[in-house]
Amino acid sequence: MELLEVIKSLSNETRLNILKWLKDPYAHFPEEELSEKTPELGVCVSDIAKKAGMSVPTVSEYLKTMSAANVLIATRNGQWTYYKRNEQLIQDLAMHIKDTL
Amino acid sequence: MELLEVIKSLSNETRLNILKWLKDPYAHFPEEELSEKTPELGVCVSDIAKKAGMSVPTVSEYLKTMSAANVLIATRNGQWTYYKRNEQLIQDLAMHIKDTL
DNA sequence: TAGGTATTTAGGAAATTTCCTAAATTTGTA
DNA sequence: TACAAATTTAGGAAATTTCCTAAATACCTA
Repeated sequence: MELLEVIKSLSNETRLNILKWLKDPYAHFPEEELSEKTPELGVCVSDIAKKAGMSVPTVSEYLKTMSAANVLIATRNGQWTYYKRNEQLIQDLAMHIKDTL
Repeated sequence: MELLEVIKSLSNETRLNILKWLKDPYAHFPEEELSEKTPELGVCVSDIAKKAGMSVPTVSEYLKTMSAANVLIATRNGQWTYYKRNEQLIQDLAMHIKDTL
């Protein structure tokens, strides 16, 4: 885990919010945007952009940054790219801060 | 704990290094800069600046940022300001990432 | 009080980040 | 093939961050 890269990817209010929203998509996105595949795949770029109140390209770049840091996992499915949290990395981060940092 | 403020205070390579160095001053600073009060007070600004290879004002500002976020604890002692880690906040951060983020 | 050391504050140039619009690309479907 | 929808890439203006030097302030000691 590249600690500085991970921290930088979370050092922006919108990106941090995205991570929180994705913890429980059912609580943060409209029903009609979710499906039975949401837990497996996550939420698509345009739905996240709408929730964030920002342009799609901006949010697309944010999500790419977070994926590059391994904080999120991207899955391309047809014309959509879905993003979900990388729970393993988030636990690794917590552990690293607790024991090593 | 202001999560975003804490994360921002750590989102710079030098600031993150300072936090690591202060975890074990005896391993990272020259003996002659340390005393029996080091565990209690921490390390002074100019010694940290020397270790970082940066100007004193820059490091002074970094330390202030980290104190404002409660990541470090400052103690003024005569003409020196000593900085040490806030271990409690660091543990709170780890716990928060693990359970809440 | 005067001078020396440590730190902080002020001001600013350069680099990076933020977040947009326009254009290009990818994929599905008629 | 052609068009539509989702996303990504490109380009850039504005804001923020980085990190410096110079100046001001704080504190100690003679």
